Amino acid sequence: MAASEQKSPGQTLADGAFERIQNAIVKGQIEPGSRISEQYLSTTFGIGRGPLREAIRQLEGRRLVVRIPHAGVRVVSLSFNELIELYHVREALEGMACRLAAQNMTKAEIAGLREVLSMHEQHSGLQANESYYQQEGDLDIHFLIIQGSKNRTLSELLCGDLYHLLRMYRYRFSTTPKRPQQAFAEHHRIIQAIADRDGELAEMLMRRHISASRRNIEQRMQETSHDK
Amino acid sequence: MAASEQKSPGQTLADGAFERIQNAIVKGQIEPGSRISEQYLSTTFGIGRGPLREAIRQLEGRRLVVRIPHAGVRVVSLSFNELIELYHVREALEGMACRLAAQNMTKAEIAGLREVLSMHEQHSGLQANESYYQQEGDLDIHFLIIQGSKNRTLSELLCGDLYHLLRMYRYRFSTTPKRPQQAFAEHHRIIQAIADRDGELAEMLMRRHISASRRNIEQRMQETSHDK
DNA sequence: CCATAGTTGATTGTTGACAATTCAAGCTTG
DNA sequence: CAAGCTTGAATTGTCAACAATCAACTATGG
Repeated sequence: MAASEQKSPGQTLADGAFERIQNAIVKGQIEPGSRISEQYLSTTFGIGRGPLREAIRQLEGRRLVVRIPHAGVRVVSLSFNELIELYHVREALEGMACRLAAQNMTKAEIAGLREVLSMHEQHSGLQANESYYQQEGDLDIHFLIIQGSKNRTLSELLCGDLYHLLRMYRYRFSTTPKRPQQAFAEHHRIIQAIADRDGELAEMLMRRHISASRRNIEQRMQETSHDK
Repeated sequence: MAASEQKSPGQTLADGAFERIQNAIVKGQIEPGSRISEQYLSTTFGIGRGPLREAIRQLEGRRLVVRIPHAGVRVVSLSFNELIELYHVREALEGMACRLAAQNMTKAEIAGLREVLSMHEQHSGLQANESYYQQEGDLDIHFLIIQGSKNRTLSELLCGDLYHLLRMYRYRFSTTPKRPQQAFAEHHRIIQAIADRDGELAEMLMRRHISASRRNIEQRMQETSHDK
């Protein structure tokens, strides 16, 4: 297995282009709001315009790019308003996921959840405010809970669509400020509620967790106040 | 304005094809799970394969069709499990929408909501169990509330993506059995909560409303029990 | 008679050239 | 000098032919 032969393990050129462009977008390698011409992509990736156009259409279906009929496509750029809106959606969806997880996770999965949490706790002890790692850890826990809901529709929506948009922002104003312990405590309580099979409480705690995260951003926003 | 010149008011052939195929899918004109060949679509709509492939890719991005790389595309077919999953998602999302609507709807919009409700109440008085009309009316009210949330991300997700999938099922085993008054009462209470600006209650009532609808389907399902 | 291998047929994926539309610069004109 | 129009270049949209892949069918050997 030659590891790094570009990154199109898919099967068709259009599929490969789709994945590559999606990656470039969510990782911030392409500036949000910037125009991407077919010719640029064609020369960059070295594939014809046909498959490229198909990949772009697929990205459009996923709302990662916006196309204006004869004027080209632009990478979607979320206003802060839309970012806040996304957090409301996340709050509702992950709350539900958490409730279902409390019902449906196996004991083994819950144990795994606890393991990941304590592992991150160790790391946090060592690196204190190193919020970068914490960021990933946060995602890990959320992903595990979402998967634990056993609701494929829900987890595909959350992990497949919404988180791509969120990741765009994570890479932009990198990571939240410095509230690591607080998130840990919240995660701990959420997991406890899941272990107790208390779906109602688990949902409520998860919603507060995300809601707090949202308010944190809102506040941080009006501090720095780049109103644009 | 010549009204009915087919139905591609869009701007490009691929866009028109996208809309037409989407409509055909959600209205059940194309059997769920059936294969759709490019050639068939090409001859049916009278456009080349290029735009068609782009439209298909867009539908794939929206999860309305499933493509297997060299074997063709199939219209997505929801198992009953997935239908139930969808209702859970809807419960979470519309609950949130309802909460936000209680915060953000204007008095005029709330008045409009009441008007639509009473209008449907009249119709119901005349046609009793005519659940067909009621079905549409139900959608109307839900749409108005979702729009009232003033959360564009949320309403696009709900109206644009989720409801397309639900509509597929609405057309299949057409309409729920015969619980018209009950839904009216629930709608009435929900609107009252919104008028009172009680977001928490409004969310709770909406969640129960959808949850009841879900249980109704679940029960109706195991009655008829076509297990497949 | 069954299983396997080869071949044929059809469908999808890709490429390149051509047509239509938009945007911007330059020119003409009041 | 400013405003409007025209023209031109670049980009996007569309089409038609070509290549590659997969599935079914047939024939052949055990």
